[in-house]
Amino acid sequence: VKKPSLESLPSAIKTTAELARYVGLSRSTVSRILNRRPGVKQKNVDRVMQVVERTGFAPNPYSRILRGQRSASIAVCLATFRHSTFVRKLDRVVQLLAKAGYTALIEISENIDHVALIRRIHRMRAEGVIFIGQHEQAGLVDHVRELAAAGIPHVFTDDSFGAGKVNVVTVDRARGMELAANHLFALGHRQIGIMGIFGVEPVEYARLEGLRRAVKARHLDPVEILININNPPSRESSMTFGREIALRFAAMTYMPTAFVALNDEIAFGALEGFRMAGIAVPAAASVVGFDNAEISRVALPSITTIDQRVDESVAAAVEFLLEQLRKKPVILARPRLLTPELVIRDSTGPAPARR
Amino acid sequence: VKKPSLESLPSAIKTTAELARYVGLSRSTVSRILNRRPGVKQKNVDRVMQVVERTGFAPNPYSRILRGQRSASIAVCLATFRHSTFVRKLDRVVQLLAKAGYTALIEISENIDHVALIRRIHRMRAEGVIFIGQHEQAGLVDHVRELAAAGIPHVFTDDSFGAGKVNVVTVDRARGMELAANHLFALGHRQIGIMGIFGVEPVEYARLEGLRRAVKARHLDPVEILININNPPSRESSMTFGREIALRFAAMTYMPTAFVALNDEIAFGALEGFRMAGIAVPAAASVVGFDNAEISRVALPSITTIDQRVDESVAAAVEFLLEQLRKKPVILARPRLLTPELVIRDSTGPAPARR
DNA sequence: CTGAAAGCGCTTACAG
DNA sequence: CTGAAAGCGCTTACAG
Repeated sequence: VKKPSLESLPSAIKTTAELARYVGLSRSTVSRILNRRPGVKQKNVDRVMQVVERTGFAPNPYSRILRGQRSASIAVCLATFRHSTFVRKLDRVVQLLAKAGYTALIEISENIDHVALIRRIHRMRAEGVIFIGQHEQAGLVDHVRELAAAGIPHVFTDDSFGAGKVNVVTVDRARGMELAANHLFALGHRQIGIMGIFGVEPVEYARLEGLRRAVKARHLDPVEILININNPPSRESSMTFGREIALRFAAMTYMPTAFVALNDEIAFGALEGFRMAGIAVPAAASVVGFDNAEISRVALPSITTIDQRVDESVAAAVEFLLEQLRKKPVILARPRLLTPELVIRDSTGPAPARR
Repeated sequence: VKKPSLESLPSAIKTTAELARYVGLSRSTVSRILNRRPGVKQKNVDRVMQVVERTGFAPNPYSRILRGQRSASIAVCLATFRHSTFVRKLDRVVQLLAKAGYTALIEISENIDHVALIRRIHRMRAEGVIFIGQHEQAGLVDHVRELAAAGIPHVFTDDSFGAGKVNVVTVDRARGMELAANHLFALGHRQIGIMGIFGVEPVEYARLEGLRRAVKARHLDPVEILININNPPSRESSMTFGREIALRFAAMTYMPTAFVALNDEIAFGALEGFRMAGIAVPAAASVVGFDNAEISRVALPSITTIDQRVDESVAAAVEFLLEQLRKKPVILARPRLLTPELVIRDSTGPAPARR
């Protein structure tokens, strides 16, 4: 036997028709009140809202949307769950969208090709799309532009080779690497060893570009200053990868005295590797990480790193999307970039005296 | 100007009515074909399916659901994104549900109280619910039982104090701790220091229970054998927490020679702490972690740990839910538990000679 | 300021 | 085996 109480879950009142009957009004008027349309007697508004409050009634979203209302949902396309920074961004995005009254439809692009993704966006009547992580499928850029032309705005929260043709709001990774390189040059280092940044993906490409820019600004030749490793070890684990790379650098005749790593985990592994090789950090080698992850704070020595300002860049991206939603889709001619922050800790120090 | 091509995104055919007109059949028949109902001429089935294939047409999900069809969606209630094991489970759950033809409606319970959650489940016509992580809100258990009574099955993928009243399919954490304790006892250790397991949450409670069981099985008194720390340090970071705990143990007059940690990050921090205190691992102290996370493999020394068999336990939980969906909701009188696996590595060794 | 009616895109009895 | 009609729960012109 079901309780007839209005407080029951689900609400005893299941449709606007029932609600209308309960308050003695027509469905039309109840609908107006529920949708905050003007021109309804305040007395009736109060009466209905009070019942809604008490019962937790909400109109069936499927019929609302079917009748042409906004779906109030945004597709959030995540490249993968297996990257903690992406997940952190996703967390923020979901919260910010909820605060703005939108539901996130989370899609994992690992599991779905982008044609299916775009179709799903149309089908679910998503009002906008947010991309998190690296999405470099051929043809995606064009389809995202068609989406915009059809009134569905988007934003990428990470670097994309499509920048200029699609909207990118992210951290200025190139600038981050400039900051890192300038810090190391100021400490007297002459060469920078690169750990795990190959430039295949857009986020990495931007980082290499920034390093080159810093080098050229000093009228030096990137080829001589930036040292990458020829035959990188396999990358099943960031930490062992970093450890292995450090060992390879340690085996070189003339090892650079400073290093920048793809991320803090690799930097941490490098710290271990240098310790195994008897190379003191930062006395004999300086290491800069990326992300300002927990490990960079708690490692011994703590790791100098670049803070991506994830919360701010995500907030900027979401705000950019919401603004398009209020007005109409736009295409940014260039990425909108936030300046990252260099966090100086104990893994970087003055270059050792030259051999 | 829109392309009239059938291959366009979204499909040029937008409704079953258009599809029906295009193939020269009634909406009824097209609907039957789309829903794979029997008793339609094969010729017509082929014709329609071919157009569907070519255009990517799919019926409007909102009208389908409104008309009383299954929503083909499952609410996945995640406690938080800030715990990597939960995220890993979420990843698997989403994939397994997709393979079974269900869409995951991801809810973050940090952001929503459970009354709102239950209402959302009803409103969205979710056909079932999966809980990931710790959900100990008062009243939740009763509401989940009401859901089951209303035909909406559920499963918790982590220990819950509601076990026996709600369905729990998870790893046997108590058994895991028995395995760890037996391993340490077999190595000659007499006391076990506990790092970060306080029994406040169900997952921790189960772990303490397992330790006590292992101790009692040897006719010993848990109070004398299991050593917890009185005034635990603050836990902003698992690694520094583990480091600090190790230092506190190291400062004791009679320190246990073996330790079990809440997770691998804490165990790793403990390794650092012991190194700082000049205590060799495993010669002077053995440490067991939990999770078989990447860090346990790559730490130096590598960390003996308990593998939760996340993939298998999640698969069992999802399968259990799907089975209920095929039949009807049930309530398990006791948790369904998978046996975890002890992974012996280099952080555990024979107890040192007694002082 | 309010209500009766039409219609969103589907599925499902019902009739043939 | 197929089609015309009704109806899911809502919102929105339209009429008053």
